[in-house]
Formats: sequence, structure tokens, C-alpha cells
Amino acid sequence: MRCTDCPIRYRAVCAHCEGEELSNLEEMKFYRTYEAGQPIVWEGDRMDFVGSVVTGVASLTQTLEDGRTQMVGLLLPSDFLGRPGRDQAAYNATAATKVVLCCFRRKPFDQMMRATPHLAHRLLEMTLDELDAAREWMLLLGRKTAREKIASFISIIARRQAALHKRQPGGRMVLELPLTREAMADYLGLTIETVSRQITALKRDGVIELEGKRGVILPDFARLVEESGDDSDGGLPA
Amino acid sequence: MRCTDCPIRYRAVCAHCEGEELSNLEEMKFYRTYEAGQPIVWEGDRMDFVGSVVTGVASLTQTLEDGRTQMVGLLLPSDFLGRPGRDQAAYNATAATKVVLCCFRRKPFDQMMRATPHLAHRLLEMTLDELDAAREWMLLLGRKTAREKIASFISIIARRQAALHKRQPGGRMVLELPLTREAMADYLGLTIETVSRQITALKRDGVIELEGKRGVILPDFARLVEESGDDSDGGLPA
DNA sequence: CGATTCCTTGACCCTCATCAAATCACGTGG
DNA sequence: CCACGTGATTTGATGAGGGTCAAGGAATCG
Repeated sequence: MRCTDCPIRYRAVCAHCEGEELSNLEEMKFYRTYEAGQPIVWEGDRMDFVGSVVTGVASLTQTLEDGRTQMVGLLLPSDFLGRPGRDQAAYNATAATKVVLCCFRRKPFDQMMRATPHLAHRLLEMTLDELDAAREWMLLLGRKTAREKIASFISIIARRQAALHKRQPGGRMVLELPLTREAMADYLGLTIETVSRQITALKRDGVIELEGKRGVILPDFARLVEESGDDSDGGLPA
Repeated sequence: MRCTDCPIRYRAVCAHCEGEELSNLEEMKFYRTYEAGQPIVWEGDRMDFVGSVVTGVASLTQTLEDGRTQMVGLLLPSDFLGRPGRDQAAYNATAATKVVLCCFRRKPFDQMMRATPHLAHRLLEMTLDELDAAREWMLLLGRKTAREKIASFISIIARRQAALHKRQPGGRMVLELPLTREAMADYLGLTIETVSRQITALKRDGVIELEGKRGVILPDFARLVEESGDDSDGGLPA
């Protein structure tokens, strides 16, 4: 695929690159595809590339020795995987759905980072956004009830899906959960049974409707947000 | 104070700046001091500066409408406060102890960021480290028991204190908790009662000894780490 | 010595985890 | 087409961990 046709051309790490810079990137890039459930890299693995999620959803997880697992990152299209200057993976990365990754060989990418302020700035911007998201997530993990966690998660997915279509979230919405119940549990710091029960409860209360296992219909987005415990006024702009 | 005498000279955002760059920074900087408990900025406030913690400890917190509070950042000496390019505070920042802040006016700092790759690179590096720390924290919030949370927190403080003195943590250690029980509860996603009970329990079990309210003695650092639920093998290097 | 603030301890209960089983969705081969 | 197996999800019964409410210490400051 040529960069000019890329669906994440103006949102990924390459967003501000043009002309020669873009062709430099184009030269060091290659694509990889992973099926849903496949591991991408494992904690401690040597990682000779970094890259962007082009399509699909991937997760970053950490585990304790006894197997307790916490998701610590959810990578959607345009999100960046890997840390420049570090050649060992710090987390397990897994494809949650089918994933297409636009990879850059690490060496030349690191070099280009040093030489290209554009690139470093864009990555800084993205990393700061990710840090904000992580902090929102910490509030969820530390202080929200199971019901609020589920409502928050669905509303996050709804927002991102709306953003993909360049819309404001609101009113009636139809969406597809990109995660299994187990992955949702790992995201939210819950068990899969609690996830299932709270989804059932939200359905019983008319906040959501279900369409198969992954499909969710929101009769009223605002109603869901009320259930999420968040301030209704939306917080800061990005 | 002159930058050359600064205790965080080679760890803060200015670490890689020399010569003219350093004197540029020196010109736009000024110091502020806050007493323990004082607010530094409030979420939504206009923020006309960014800066580094020189001495002391500050916290970033988020709250839900009903008052539930979660700490989302713990700023130690050399840590950076504020986001370049954003003029509204996204979090509440509070001095946990007496804090000295080295502030830079935002406008000239943003400008210098654009012009000085050094600075942007350093900030990227620091932000990536902070993201790693946030992800470790998410694992704690989502999956650890109250006892493990307390043990983890004390071990984090022990590690950082050791790092300040350029030592490896280990063996017998004496330390000072920089947070009240309430702030610890907000850090860990617990109530202050549970914090208190678990500290008592760790003391009863000989994992820690107490010296007043804030003083903690570790007879054996490794023993504490065992209680924290973390892999003993220390994880990745920074 | 009160007054205030921070911390500890106790009693009780609720949310969510655990263990177990039933149900559902789907693909496979007879 | 249907029995069967497999993995994901739901549902149920039970209990423990940690929250809530309330009271009692301890340290600090006037």
C-alpha cells in the first residue's frame, strides 16, 4: 500500500511528514497481519520494529506471576506500538481483532527520529494523549463501580467509533464491541462473570440493547454517559 | 538559584541543554514555593506556566462528581508539571509536602520546544517513562489486593529514595512516607481505613516497622517485595 | 488544656470474586 | 440434517475482601 492511500495517513505518527520525509518512511516500512487472538510480541521479546495500527484493535497487557492479568493499553487504528530507543517489549501485545500493522525497522526509525523534529513532535503529542487516556483509565480502575466501568467502556468505544466517522457521539448509536468478555474484564479490572452480569443489568434497565455477542445498540448515548459516573460536561478538548 | 547549582540539573527536562539553550531557559524561569497541602493548580484553571519539581512531592488527582478521588500522578524531584501546548490544567495538582517548583512561562517555553530538538526529545523520554509508570500503576489498581497495594507503594518509595542516593535498594532501609494516609488511599484506590489496617497488618507480620506516622523501617527490602505481588526479577531497565 | 487534625480500631454489610453448571453459537463429520 | 464437540457467554449460589459508619487514640497547636 502506498502511504498516500493509507487510511491513517493524517492521524498516525507520520501525520506531519511530507515529501522526502514521507518517502524515507515509506522505504523502511513493511506490513504485518495478525489474526484475532494472535500474539504480536511478548514481554521481554527482542523487538526490531515499531509501528502503527492501520486497521483492527490490539491490546497491551501486563500479568502478575500468578496469572492475574491487566490490560494497560488498547491500540486502535493510528495508535503507535513500541518505544523508540528500547529494543525489548515491555508488555504483551495481542491482536484483539484482525490487525494490520504498518511496521518500521527500529534502527532507521530511531535514526530518523533524531533527525526529524516533525516526527519526534508528533510522537510526543501522541504519547501525551496516551498518558491522558491512561490517567482517565486509572480513575476508572481505582474508583468506579462495576456498573460504571462497563458503562464507561461502552461509552469510550462509542466515542471512538463516532470519531472514526467524524461525528459527534449522541442520540441512537449502533456499535460493535472489539473485545471478548475476557478482554473487557482485563481492561476493567473485573472478572468475566461480573462483566457479563453488568451487561445484562444495563440491558434489563434499558440503557443498552444487545445484537448477538458483540453488537450493542444505544437507544440514548446520554443515558449511558449518566451511568458511567463521569462528569457529563465532557472534560477537556484533546 | 543558578541552573548550574540545581539539584535536578541532569535529570529534569533541561538535562541535555547546555550553553545558550540553558541560558535561554534560565531567562524564562522563576521559582514558586508551596506549603504541604496547598493547591498548585486546579482542573480547568488557566495555566500560564509549565515547570519541574525541584524539591518535595506533588500529586495529580482526578475526581468524580460525587467526590470520589483518584490520584493519577505523583511528582517527585525532576518530574515535569504541565503539558506544552495546552493552557488549561487537566488535573488538580497539590503539594503533598513543601514543594519548590522551577517554572517556565508557557509561551516562550512552547516556542523553545519547537526550536530545540534536545528539549522535545528529553520531554518525550520523560513522558514515555511516565506512561510506563502509569501502566504499572494500572496493574496495581486493577488487580492487586489491598495488602499488595500497600507493599507495592512502600517499595516504590523505597526504590525512589534509594535512587536519590544513587544506591540499589536492598537489605535494611529507613524511609519517610511523603503522603498522608488519605493521599495513599487516593493513590491506591482504597479507603483510608483499609490503608491503616493493612499497614498495621504488615507491621504485625514483621514486614515493616513504624517510626511515628510517616517513618517506616524495612528490616528486609526483599521481604517487602515478596508481599507486593510483583515479579521479583525487577522488570525492565529504564 | 481544649481543639483540631490525623490515624487506628471495631462492627457490620455490600459488592464483587469464586466455584459450578447451564446455555448458546458454530463448525465438523457422520 | 443432526449429533457432537468446543469455546464463549450467561446464570446461580456462596463467601471474602474491602467499604461504610462510628468511636476512640495520638500528636500538634493555640
